[in-house]
Amino acid sequence: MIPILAQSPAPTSHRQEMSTRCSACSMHQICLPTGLKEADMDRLDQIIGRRRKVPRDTHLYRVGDPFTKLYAIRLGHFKTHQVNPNGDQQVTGFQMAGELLGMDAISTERHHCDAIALEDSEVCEIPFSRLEGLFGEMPPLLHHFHRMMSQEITREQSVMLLLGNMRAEQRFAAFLTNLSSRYSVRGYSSTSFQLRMTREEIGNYLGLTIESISRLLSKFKKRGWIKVSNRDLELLEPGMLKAVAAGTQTCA
Amino acid sequence: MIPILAQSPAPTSHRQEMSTRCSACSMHQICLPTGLKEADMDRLDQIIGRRRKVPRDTHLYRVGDPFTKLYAIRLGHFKTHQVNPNGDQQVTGFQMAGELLGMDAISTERHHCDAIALEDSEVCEIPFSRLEGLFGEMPPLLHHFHRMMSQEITREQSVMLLLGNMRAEQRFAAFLTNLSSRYSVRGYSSTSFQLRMTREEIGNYLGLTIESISRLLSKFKKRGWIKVSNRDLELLEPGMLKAVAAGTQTCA
DNA sequence: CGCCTAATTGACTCAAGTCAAATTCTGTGG
DNA sequence: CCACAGAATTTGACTTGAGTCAATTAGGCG
Repeated sequence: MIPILAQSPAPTSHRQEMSTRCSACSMHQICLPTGLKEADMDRLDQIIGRRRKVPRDTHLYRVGDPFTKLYAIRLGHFKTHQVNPNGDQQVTGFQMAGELLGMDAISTERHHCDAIALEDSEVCEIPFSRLEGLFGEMPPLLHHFHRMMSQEITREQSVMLLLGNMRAEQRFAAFLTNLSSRYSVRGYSSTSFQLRMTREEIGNYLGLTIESISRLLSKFKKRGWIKVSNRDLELLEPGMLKAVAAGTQTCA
Repeated sequence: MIPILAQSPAPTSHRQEMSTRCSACSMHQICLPTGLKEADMDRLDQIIGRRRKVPRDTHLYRVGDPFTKLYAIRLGHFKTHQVNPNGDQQVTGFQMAGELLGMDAISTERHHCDAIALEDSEVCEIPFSRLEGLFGEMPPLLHHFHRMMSQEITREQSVMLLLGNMRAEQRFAAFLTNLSSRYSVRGYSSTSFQLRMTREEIGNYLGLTIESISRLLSKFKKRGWIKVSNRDLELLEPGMLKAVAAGTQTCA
């Protein structure tokens, strides 16, 4: 299953095919530190176990699964959700290409949430102990990893702000604005994209019901701020949405 | 300001006084990895800049401050809160001795929240770049650090679950239960402790108003589950509180 | 003792939830 | 290509849990 997992480095000529090398990945600017040396890139390629396809609606991992690997999303979208003892669940995030999954499992060596592909996706499996092994010799890689964990902490804090303080309309505007900027960073349109998740998943993430999401979509549409057709979304007034998210504008 | 910051290791006889060494700190079991060698402990002591006292109601850092250090709480309690552009704030956590503050600032090298002492407190300042320098040579320390960051991610995810899914009564029960278990880990009573924060801060953290917190306290008191007198709290029925938090029990 | 802030309690309101029904999509098989 | 079943979404009518506003009460401290 695992291709070239050289304990001793494989000769250059035998290394993995172009399409699966970090240096050839369109996401390496987000996923990896800038200015990593060619040789270091190769060493990284060597510890990456394999590229795994994850079909739509399939689990990448589940609560309680033992943790051994992190996953870098090469392609596609995921959601993560927590399940409480009582059985009800909370979507804790939507992840897209270039983002890292599984960091919450490091502390207990068990996954704390389920990760599910929202569409046919592909991830790189990164055995964590081997990655930690590299850190000692590649400080920029370590620093980048810390930045990614830190970023996840920051992201979650802003969700806490959203869930704890904002009204429905603000939450949803913040959600759209957030997606917009993430697509923009990835070189996609910031004003026109597809929602990869159902209304129900959005609602769950934002602490609202599916009906509320539906009503908000209608309201924003009526105001002329967005154009919606099923999962296709166009932001006609991104500035307004930002203002609503910031709380400096309402839509009454 | 900075005491012994030996570039070359200081001779053993000159090292910091006992009371400020990691090995002598009552929190080192929580703060540091278990089984760190004596020599490694010494090297750690040498990079710790100083122990700083933080008087009650005083900022340890503010949003936007440049990030250079992490802070390990030696003594006391803190709260962190986010402030959104509009000015309203969300308490994102209450931290106690042995916990680490500032990890959210690594990604941008600026703090993303305010950290404020809830009582007269004391922290160890840990220059982050020096800490990263040690990681290469002390893998267990690195691993422990990753566990602490990961734990913070997990903690925030459960707050998301709380804010997104739970009713007021569940949230508050979960909050009390959480404090209880954290005191327990630190060797304090799990059923009798002081609330170091105001009702208002609790409410803000839980996405509720001060009035709701007050009503919940009264309700739990009437049920005979707790005893309250100002900030002093006693959990008479921790099992009930856990059940309410889990959603398997209501208090109607 | 008296001032100021924190907390409690009650009465009323409202934003978002619940329930229900209608409509639109999606995918599958004939 | 069309019909149809099941799922997802939208919309409306009504309910409710928690918020708001206001008035007390209790504590902390100079």
